[in-house]
Amino acid sequence: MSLRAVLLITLQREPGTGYDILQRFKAGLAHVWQASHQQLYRELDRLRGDGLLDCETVPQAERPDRKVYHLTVAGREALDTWLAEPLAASPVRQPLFAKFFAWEHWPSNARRMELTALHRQLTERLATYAAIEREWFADPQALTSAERAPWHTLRLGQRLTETWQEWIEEVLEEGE
Amino acid sequence: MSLRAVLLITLQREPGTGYDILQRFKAGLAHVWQASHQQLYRELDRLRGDGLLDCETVPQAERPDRKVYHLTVAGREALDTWLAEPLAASPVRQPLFAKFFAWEHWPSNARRMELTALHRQLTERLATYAAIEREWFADPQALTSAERAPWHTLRLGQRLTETWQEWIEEVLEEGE
DNA sequence: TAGCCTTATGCAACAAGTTGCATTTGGGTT
DNA sequence: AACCCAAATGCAACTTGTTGCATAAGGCTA
Repeated sequence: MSLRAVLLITLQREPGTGYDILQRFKAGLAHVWQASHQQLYRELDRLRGDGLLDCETVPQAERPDRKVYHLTVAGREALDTWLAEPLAASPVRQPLFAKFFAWEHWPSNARRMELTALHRQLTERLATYAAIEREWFADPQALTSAERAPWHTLRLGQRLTETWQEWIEEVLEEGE
Repeated sequence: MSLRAVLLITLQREPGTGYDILQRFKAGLAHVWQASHQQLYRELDRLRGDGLLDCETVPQAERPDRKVYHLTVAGREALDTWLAEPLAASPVRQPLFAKFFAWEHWPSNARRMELTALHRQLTERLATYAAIEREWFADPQALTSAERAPWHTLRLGQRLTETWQEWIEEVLEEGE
């Protein structure tokens, strides 16, 4: 399961709480991973149960305690193992494509609305990418290769999004 | 849940058994949906329980009976409802991207192997797309718009795959 | 002052997807 | 003769992800 590995990576970069990780997912990691807080808290607890993480409880005045997680040696080893072996191919699931196979039953106004709404969402996504790029990768050549690596993922995200948008435009133009 | 809708669409196009659908998924629908036979059989049974499908059991000499499913009126209505409402955005999960965030712990030979293997898989995928295109969409302009619609999904699949490949090449060139 | 947002965590129930195993017969391979 | 593959279906147990709800305090807004 990749969520575990993603948690190990984010905590290896910097220890933090479930809430912290959720914020990172929402901000700079939005094109990498998304998960609900329930999933995070449950999985962090399991990782601790399996000895891959450990946590220190930091009491706070008038607020719930913060549980700051960090990797154990076993966690670090598990991460290395995961990195060394190639990922399994993820199954294809494209519900939007399925609609194209029911073209004659898909009302054309619903179609137009759905595609334009998606196009708009993709534009917002590109704006988010641009903001992240400005903030973190203003001058990629000035960074070390490890620092620059995440920038590659951002660039692919951008290009895939653009490819989607161009396709939507073509489909909309063809109309019917 | 989209699997239900995908089943309704495929059976609306032509009634069939779980096994039939599995073959369709493996062949022309591979870039749209993938599911295991267990998932299909269970879901078909549930759809029948919910009154969206009905089936005729066709006994076969010396083989398990074939259960040929087809849509009921309720199934047709459920499909129309699903088509009319826009899809929810699917959560982002890119485990490969996560590895880029652990660049310094990702052994460079493992990295090269993983990326080249992925590139090869994408080449195979493109070959599959080309084969489907030759067989079904030799002359897209000669088809009705409903017949041509699935061709769009194939074209986006191709372009996304090409975008991925170009990106992999760039990352590999940049090297360590 | 009533209601929502943020911080911070969690349980319980459910839905979706995976993995392992099982059946039955004919055909092809080693 | 022994083994695997294809056709065709299914159960059981498990993992992963979603949804709904709950707590608790302070700050902001209508």
